Amino acid sequence: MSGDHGHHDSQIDSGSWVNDSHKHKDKHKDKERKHKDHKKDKEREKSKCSNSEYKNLSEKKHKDKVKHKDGSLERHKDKHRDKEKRREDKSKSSSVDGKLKKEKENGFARWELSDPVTVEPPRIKSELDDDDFYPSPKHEKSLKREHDNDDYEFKPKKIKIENEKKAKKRRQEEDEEEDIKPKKKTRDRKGAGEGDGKKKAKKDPEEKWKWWEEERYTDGSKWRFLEHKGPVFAPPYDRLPSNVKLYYDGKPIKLGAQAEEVATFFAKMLDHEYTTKDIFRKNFFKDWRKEMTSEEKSKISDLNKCDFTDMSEYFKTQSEAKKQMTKEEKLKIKGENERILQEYGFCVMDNHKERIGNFRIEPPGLFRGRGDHPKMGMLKRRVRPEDIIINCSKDSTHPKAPPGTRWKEVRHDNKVTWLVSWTENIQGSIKYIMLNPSSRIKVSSTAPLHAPPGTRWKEVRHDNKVTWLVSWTENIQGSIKYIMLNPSSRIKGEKDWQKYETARRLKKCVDRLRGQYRDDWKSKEMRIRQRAVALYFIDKLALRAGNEKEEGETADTVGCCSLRVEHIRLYHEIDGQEFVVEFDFLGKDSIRYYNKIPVEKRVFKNLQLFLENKQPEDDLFDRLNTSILNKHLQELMDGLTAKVFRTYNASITLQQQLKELTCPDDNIPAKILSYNRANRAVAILCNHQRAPPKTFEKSMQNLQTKIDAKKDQLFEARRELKSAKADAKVRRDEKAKKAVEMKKKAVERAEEQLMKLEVQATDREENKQIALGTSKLNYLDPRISVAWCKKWNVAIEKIYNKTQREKFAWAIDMADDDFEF
DNA sequence: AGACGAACTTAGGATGCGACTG
DNA sequence: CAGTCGCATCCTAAGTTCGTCT
Repeated sequence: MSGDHGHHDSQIDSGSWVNDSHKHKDKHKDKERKHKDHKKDKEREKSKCSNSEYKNLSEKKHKDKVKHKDGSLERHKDKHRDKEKRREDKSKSSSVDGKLKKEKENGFARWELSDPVTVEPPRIKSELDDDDFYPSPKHEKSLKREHDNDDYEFKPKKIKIENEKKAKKRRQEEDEEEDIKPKKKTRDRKGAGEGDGKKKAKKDPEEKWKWWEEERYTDGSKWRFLEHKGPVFAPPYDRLPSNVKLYYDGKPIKLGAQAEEVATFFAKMLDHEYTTKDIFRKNFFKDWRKEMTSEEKSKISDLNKCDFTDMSEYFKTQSEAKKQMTKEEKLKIKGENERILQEYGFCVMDNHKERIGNFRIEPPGLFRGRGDHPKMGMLKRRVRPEDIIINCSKDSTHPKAPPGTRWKEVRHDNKVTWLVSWTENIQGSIKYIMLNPSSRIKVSSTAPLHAPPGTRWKEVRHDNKVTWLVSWTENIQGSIKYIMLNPSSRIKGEKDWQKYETARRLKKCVDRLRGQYRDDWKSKEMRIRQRAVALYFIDKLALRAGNEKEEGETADTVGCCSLRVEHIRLYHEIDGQEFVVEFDFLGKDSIRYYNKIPVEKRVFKNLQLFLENKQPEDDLFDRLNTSILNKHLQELMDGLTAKVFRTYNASITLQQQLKELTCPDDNIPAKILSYNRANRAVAILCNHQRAPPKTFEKSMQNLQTKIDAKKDQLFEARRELKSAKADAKVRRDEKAKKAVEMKKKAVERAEEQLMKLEVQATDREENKQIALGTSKLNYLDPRISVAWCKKWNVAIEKIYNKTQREKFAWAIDMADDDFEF
């Protein structure tokens, strides 16, 4: 049986693929099974140190990275739709009524304004009735997509005490779900003295907020309070100096501001091979002409006669000059950036200041799609305030300073409770406006949010069912772009955690599902067979779902459900293997997927059937699409979709590979190499490739030089040790003994350093065309890595850099060394 | 049931920047 | 102290999924 499974070793180990009798879709039953199911994983402790397993993985699946082959099929270019028109004016969506209030505030008292000072009141939420606001339990029940446990309920602090019992129950269940693991020590450890870790105020402002110890919203809302400063716009266009010109047919032309700006976009890309491509040039020229005055238009009719080199040179000089700037100048720019970050880079969401992910609006420029993109070269328009939709809570509107005046300062300090302060002139003491102690509401920071002078937003809405702060519609594809929070934020973290919990639930029923789709290979119905074979590919090869795409609008790429006949080849026998399928197609980002794998006979026969009477450009799975597939998966397990398989298989493979590759006796660098190899196995599975770094060869050489030098040094050190020993034999005094010790240490040090370098070289070589980052960031349950680090005493910093540690703070805090995915 | 739109995750490449080196 | 190198961060395109509308 195991021979059938190509490179995907993890699956062999994590359970049989053979049918088991569980066919029912009842999730309650599922729960009962929970305990038994994954104990078996435990016993596979081995001290086997060979890397053969890893090698298997990487060798069997060799791929090339080739972006977009040419000659894509014309049939994909007929439909053209006017999307933009339809999208226009859809934005009048209902705003969620915002009798908003705060809760979950880690113990801050809820206050109300103490006296109605005549100063324009800052946004303080008025009295509200909680009953309206918090969803009733029934309501909550009906919501899906919560974290994995069924009756998770959010309750505001205030009524929390009454619900303590429920919460306890919930927690118990959570732990049960995680079964084999002992109670979460981490939580207890940290929570000690904090009484559930929830009620106490954050006395120490440095202490990081542990959102994962709090309860989640279950009413579908994403936040109660949201305030931010809006986006940072791209700097306005700066005209070229008058001596820098475009040359047309050898003659200089001074362009108007609009056409000039677009011309500079092209000039800046002149060195890029993009600008030599026909489609790029055609698209660019068409859009450029739209920006020209009629006079310019009549003069400039052939892009080939345009000479941008003068402009291009100018920009090169500019960037050179920028590099040559003095330290002070650079420091000044850095300071300014920091100021902007502090002002716009954070928002307040539910009483916590959180980092925003991308607070800058994308600047205008020429669109560069990936692969053979039909729209490459088109002008990406400048985004104006009138294009922007702001999302925030109703009660977050800013206090504007009276006309013609401004506040001394607007501060965003959510560590203090005052709203307004000033220094009085008698004692020079600071006066405050604060909240009324009886208030149940606490107000967070104030932030003026207005469109730049003379402009206005397209819309301001208050929708707490979504997580974005700012959105606009982009003009190339007509799609919506968003400003959202940073991965370290609660809102992203919770979702991430939930994703892995869903994958862990899949782990528990994956055997049943595999059994089912194997059965379905025999189905009388074509659509069922197709579904089952597609699912098999998604599971075994970690393919993406593969939605249909609008033809001619984007590069021609496919995923599982959208595979075409031309993307696979069948071999009855090849390279001594039977029933081999060869995949060759462009996937997401036009990254080539190439793989040759043996499949089971039944799959092979099915594929032959699917191919009958079809043209190369026909769909392989003509009775299937992602919607059908996902609907089916949803019936098999709550929350299951095609992409959960990728997450599951990635994470289980990491766990598996770590077990196999980690040698207890290895030193730290060798352990890290093992980790990277396990990570690499996943990256190979998920087909995460990268272009070999331009400096790869050189950097390998440098490393080799270092290794050689270290070898010499070691040789020398050994020689010295020898002579010191000899010397000690003769002299037999303390000093000589000490010298021997010293030399011994030196040898050891050199040995270790050499080893480290060699390991580094191996690692880098193996990593030439493989990108580890994507899987690490998006597919591998961080708790697996954290547990591994704890188990083998490897510092977490060796595995995750600062940003990653921020993103995975939840996992680092909660996972113990015995965590099992 | 299929088209469409919105929201959110996943992705590789470009750019920035700090540490190291010569 | 300039130049190099490698990693971190930024950027934004390209996916998936889900809900709504027809």
